[in-house]
Amino acid sequence: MALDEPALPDVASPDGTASVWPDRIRSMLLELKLRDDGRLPSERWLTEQCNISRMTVRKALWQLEAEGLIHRFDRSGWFLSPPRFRYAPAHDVSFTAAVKAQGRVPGSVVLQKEELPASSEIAADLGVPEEEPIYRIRRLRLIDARPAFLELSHVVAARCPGLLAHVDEDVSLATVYQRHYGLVLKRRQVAMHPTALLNPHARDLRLAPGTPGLFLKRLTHDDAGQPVTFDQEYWRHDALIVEVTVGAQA
Amino acid sequence: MALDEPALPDVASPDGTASVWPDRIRSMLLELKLRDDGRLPSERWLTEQCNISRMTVRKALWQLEAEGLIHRFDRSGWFLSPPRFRYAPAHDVSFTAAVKAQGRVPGSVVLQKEELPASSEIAADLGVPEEEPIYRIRRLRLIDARPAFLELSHVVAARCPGLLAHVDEDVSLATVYQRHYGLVLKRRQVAMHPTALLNPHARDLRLAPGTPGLFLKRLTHDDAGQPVTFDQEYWRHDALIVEVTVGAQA
DNA sequence: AAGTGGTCTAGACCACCAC
DNA sequence: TGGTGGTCTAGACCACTTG
Repeated sequence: MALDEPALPDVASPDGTASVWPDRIRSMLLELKLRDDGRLPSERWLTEQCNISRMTVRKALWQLEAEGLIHRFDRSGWFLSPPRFRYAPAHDVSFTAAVKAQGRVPGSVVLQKEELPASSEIAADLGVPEEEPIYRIRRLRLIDARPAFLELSHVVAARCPGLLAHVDEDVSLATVYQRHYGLVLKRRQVAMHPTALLNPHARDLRLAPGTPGLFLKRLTHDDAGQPVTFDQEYWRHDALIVEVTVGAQA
Repeated sequence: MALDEPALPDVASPDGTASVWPDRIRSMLLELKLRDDGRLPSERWLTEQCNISRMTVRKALWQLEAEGLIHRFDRSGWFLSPPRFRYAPAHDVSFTAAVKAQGRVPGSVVLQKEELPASSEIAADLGVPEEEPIYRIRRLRLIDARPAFLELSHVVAARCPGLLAHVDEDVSLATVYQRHYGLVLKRRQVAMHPTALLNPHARDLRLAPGTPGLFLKRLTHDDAGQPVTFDQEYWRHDALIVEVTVGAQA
């Protein structure tokens, strides 16, 4: 696509005064032969090719980022985005297993693990008394080596004493619950909403602060209906499709 | 909060090189006495108060918009955002009823209604033969007079012949299904993902093209398990919290 | 009619990343 | 170390909204 052309769009904007450049750059990217890692040409290169200013390029890239077509590692560069992971948070009890089932490679990095008394908010969400001993585990979760979301788990310590000793890189908590404590997990409640990802979460996900994201929280209990864990997840907005199937809980 | 100060932030940025202005402006807004309609002061006023350039103000406002704190009507101005609507798409069968149940005022504007044969995609999603007669209804849905999402419904015509005659402003489709056709609806499958809202949807929602949104699609059947409608919804990202409860389907 | 947000320019400096 | 993206400036013009 030749874009050595005038700075002003030479076709009428299809929608009133809206900018044409996101569409133009989207077309360029799809026609361009990108490197294997999907890295885009630099913003300054696009600036020159399209004969527009850098802010205009960046605004267009932000829109393509919001669409989910491209993403960036903060201060590192822009890349074409991989397909979204199909996530059934009310059903899937193991992220690790669900990722593998879709032919992709899950990863986990433990950022923090500690025991502490439940705050009033967490106690209320879990349905346990305030000050109840809780294990708090903060993990970065990856799909094909790309950070996908940040998970903050609050586990009722009484249900799985000594859990923290089992928590390590690339260990599936669901497996630990089952093998070491005989717990069969079931989801109870999930709530989520789109929001911006701010620091410190953005930093851990290698995102620019303010990037769109999806915040999800979830209560999990065992097959006797007793609460086990209350999790908060901060997802990249472009990493997932959330699926909910009513009735058929396979 | 006095901000007649140097252009450069006078406190260290709490996180490396990230901008301080979103936090600054967030504080200002919460301390300011805003008009009853929640309208923010103009971008140029913020520019002068903070002694920064307009692009810096706008970038900060975009982040607060992504957080869900403020929103705008395209080309009209910035406003504080109302609370999110709690939405249970796998459970609620009537948007109208759910909004009222939360003490708010639902609205519907019919943008288009027509009968047409099912495309292959829609037929596959609905589980009916290609070319099957379909009613397609395009509605803008409002909460307290604010556009919340755009709904594109594909209804199997054979299940409710003459439906279009009943479709009108502020009519609940769920009620029509029940009263006129004796259909008791149940959700079957829901899938959603964050994405950008582009034209023409953005225009109908009075959003700037590229604003973050949530795309949701959903299959609904009757109590005999027969497909009735396949809906696609384009939500403002800041209008909802999605809730999923497993087990208790009241 | 005045003021608003939307778009865009043509530069600048910085910290950090990749080669 | 050269090039990258992140931040920011100080303007401009336009179409539309608001009072």
